[in-house]
Parts: sequence; structure tokens; C-alpha cells
Amino acid sequence: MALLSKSCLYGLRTAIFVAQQNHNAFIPISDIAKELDIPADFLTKILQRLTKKNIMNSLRGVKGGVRLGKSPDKISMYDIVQAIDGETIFKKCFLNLEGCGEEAPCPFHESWKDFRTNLGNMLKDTSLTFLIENKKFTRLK
Amino acid sequence: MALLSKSCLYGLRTAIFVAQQNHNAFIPISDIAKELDIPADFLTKILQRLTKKNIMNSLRGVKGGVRLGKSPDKISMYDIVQAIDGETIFKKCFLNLEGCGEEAPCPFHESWKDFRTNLGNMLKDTSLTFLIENKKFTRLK
DNA sequence: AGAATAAAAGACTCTTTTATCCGAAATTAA
DNA sequence: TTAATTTCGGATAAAAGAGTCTTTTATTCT
Ligand code: SF4
Ligand code: SF4
Repeated sequence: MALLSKSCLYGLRTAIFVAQQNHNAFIPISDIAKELDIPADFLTKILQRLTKKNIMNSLRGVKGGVRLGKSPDKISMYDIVQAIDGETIFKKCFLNLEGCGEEAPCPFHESWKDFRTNLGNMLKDTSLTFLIENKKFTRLK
Repeated sequence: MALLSKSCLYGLRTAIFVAQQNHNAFIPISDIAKELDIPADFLTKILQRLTKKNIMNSLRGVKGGVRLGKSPDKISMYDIVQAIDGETIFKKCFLNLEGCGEEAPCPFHESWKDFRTNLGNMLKDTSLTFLIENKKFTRLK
């Protein structure tokens, strides 16, 4: 078990990679896939979830590909995770129970709530700009 | 995507449930399964991973079933998660990359490391005894 | 207009996780 | 010793996630 799905990791790595390139040009998904060692067709599907949310921007045809949909300091890890894996990580009870809590919380309820909130905030506070500062991602595959 | 696998959640809920019962008696897995609304045969398999680590104790035959393998204050959530889902959650990079970090960490490396450590500590510090204090788990299914 | 390129869309396969089934071994009770 | 019960262990099936392939649509260049 992992916190984030494989799709989500692919999405994050791609976003970081794209943020490191020239912002105006579209980069073919096949190039990214080769560079990051990710199955190209699969990556295409994943990135569609990012383009739908305007995190990325895509263009078909000869000079096509993907690029960031907005400035990298306006894109957080939270945005990407939410777009691909959804929000359940940030919202669900640690036992996946429904309906309990709040009225009659178990002893772990508050700790867990804090933990989720921290996770969410940490990801919200981490923008692509922050991640690529000093070109620190030498090894992205 | 979830932090913990379904198997792991089943295991945790079962451990909490069993901790709430009389500690000396064996409880048939089928009873637990019915009570918590978990597939019985599947639960049997999951609990084997806990008995192997002596978190639970099992007995076949007429008065058989499972019970805690040690006192509930010696069993932490960490123990259970580790037994069922393993330790990768507590150890892996947020991008699942190998080999990087330490020598040339990315800007997120430390934050993530802290986060994982916190998660581990939080689960280590949460014993079954703590969880069942005041019989707060009214709703466990 | 036509050829080439690249993402979108959908069907399909492979793998892992979750769930079911069944015979064997252990334990209890009569 | 026999019958009943309950976990164990292995095989199989169903569901979900990951990955592949093929066709369609949009875009560029000649
Ligand atoms: S009270 Fe406990 S079991 Fe209920 S939602 Fe909160 S954390 Fe989950
Ligand atoms: S440096 Fe960043 S990418 Fe590398 S292991 Fe640490 S968190 Fe992961």
C-alpha cells in the first residue's frame, strides 16, 4: 500500500519535469514518457485528468504536446494529487468508517484529523516553483 | 487511493473489536466477521498474518478462534499496519524514487521524511488499550 | 488539399488485490 | 473413537488498477 497511486506519482513527476522546461513550448507526451521511463499511452490518460483541471494545457498535432496550464507557483502538489487521486486521503477516517466521529469520536479521531490536515497543508504549501528551485531534481526517473 | 489497504483496515478493526472482549477466551473468526461485516474467509487469511507475528493467538476446533497474543497495551497500530501492509509507507520517498535523497535531496525531502516519521510515531504511540478506553468504539462496522 | 504528427477516446489485456471455495489438520465433547 | 467445530493452506474467481493498442480528431507544414 502506498499513500499515492502509481498514476498520481507519474503525474507529479511529469508536472515537475514539465515545470523545469521552457514554459511556453508544448512538449510531446512521448518525449516525457521516454525521459521519465513511464508508459507513454498510460501517461497520456493520466495527463488528461490534469488538463481537465487546467493544471496542464494540451495541444494536438505537429507542434503539440503538453505544458503547464498556469504559472508553476500557482500549482501545488495538492492540486495534482486531488486531480488524480481525489480527496479521500484528506477526508477519510483512518478506519474508513462512515457516520461516526464528531458526535461520538473515538480516541484517535482528533489525532487523525490533525494528521490529515497537516498532510493537506503540507501539499498545498508545496508549489512546483518550490520543487524545482535550484534544479534539485537531478534524478526524476 | 488510501493510506492503508482494505486488508489492513479489516485487521485493525478486528484487533480493536477483539481487544474489547474478554481477553482469555477465543472468539471464532466467523463471529467477528459477522459482527464487523467482513468476508469471513478473507478475514481468516488476514488474521494469519497477525498470528504469525504473535499479535494474535489462534486455536482450531470447537472452542477455537482468535484472541490477542499479548496484552493490548503492548500492541500498537504500528505493529498491525506493519504486519499487514509492511513498512513501505514509513520508508518510501514521496515520488517512489530510489537512490536519490541524502546526498542530493530535493526541496521536499526533509518535509516528507518528517511527515513519515510523524506518521510512524503516531501509530507507535497508539495502543489498543488507548483505542478502547471508555468503550468509545460504538460503531465499528 | 494532402501528408505527417500528436493528443483524445475507447476497447482490450495484464497484474495485483480482494474475495470465495474446499479439503486437511487440530481441538473439543460425547 | 466418532462427530462436530474451527483454523490452516492451497486453488480459484471477481474486481480494481495499471498498461497496451487501435481509431479518431485536431493541428502544422508543404
Ligand atoms: S471517531 Fe474514530 S472511527 Fe469514527 S470517524 Fe473518527 S477516527 Fe474514524
Ligand atoms: S530527495 Fe526528493 S525525490 Fe529524492 S528521495 Fe528525497 S523526497 Fe524523494
